[in-house]
Amino acid sequence: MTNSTDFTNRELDVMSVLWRQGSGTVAEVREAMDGGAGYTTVLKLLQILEEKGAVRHQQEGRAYRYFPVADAARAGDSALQRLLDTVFQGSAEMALARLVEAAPPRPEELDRMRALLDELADRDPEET
Amino acid sequence: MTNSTDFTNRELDVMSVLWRQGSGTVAEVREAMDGGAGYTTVLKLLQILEEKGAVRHQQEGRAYRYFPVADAARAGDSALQRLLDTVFQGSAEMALARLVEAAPPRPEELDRMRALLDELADRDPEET
DNA sequence: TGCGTGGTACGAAGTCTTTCGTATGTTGGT
DNA sequence: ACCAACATACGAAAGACTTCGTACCACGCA
Repeated sequence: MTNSTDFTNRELDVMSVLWRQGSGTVAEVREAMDGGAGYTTVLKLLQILEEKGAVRHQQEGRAYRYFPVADAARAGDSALQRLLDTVFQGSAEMALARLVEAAPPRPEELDRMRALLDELADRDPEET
Repeated sequence: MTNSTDFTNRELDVMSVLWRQGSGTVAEVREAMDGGAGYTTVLKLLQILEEKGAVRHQQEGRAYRYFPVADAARAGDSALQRLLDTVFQGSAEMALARLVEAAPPRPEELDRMRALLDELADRDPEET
């Protein structure tokens, strides 16, 4: 696997900040992580992620600003796939059931989700 | 955390077999895992899981038969929650979009998924 | 020039996961 | 009674993840 979509828990915490905020210096990322980690710890994580090709950096003043290279959607796919395989036994339905329970969507979001499935239903049968 | 819904990767592989098959002896579990792991390795994993309270065993002939105690749905929730928080930025919609792409549901399943959301939509507004 | 401040680099210690070697027990057959 | 076959128990080695101490560097300023 030369794929960069496989993160450890801590790496995921860091990536999450970068995805959410678009970029960050060590201090910024650390801040966003509740400061629960030491400065050099966060730096190290970023260096490891850079080695893996998941982020890149750019000089900014004396510090580095880090940018995500790996994209969230793709990283989500492999984690989701594994979850699906192991706990949901391959059933998207089961996964959806838990998903909406774990994070009940607001009405507008729910509408968009329904639209998404409707569209899929319209499109799918014709691909046979 | 006294919660039993937090598994390591390898533990998840084992639990996955038990969830899928209902129960298993060491040899059976090992079999279902492609035999990629040694016998004692699988045994150890099962012992660890038992210590965590995620499985229990019962004598069967000379061997033990292991049963899952932790349930898949609950285990899925915490993993899903974390995924949602980190990669999907809390958006169930985004998660669903990736989900149906990662594991395109068959038409009947898709229908059931739509029904599930419809029902949720019917119910939800009235809870205000 | 010397010092404080704010930053990165590197290596290694601590901890958790994963794997398996070896010891030991039990059963059935001869 | 003994042996082979098949189980579990235990402990520790190997590896991966996480954290951080310490060294080092550049800048601004008295």
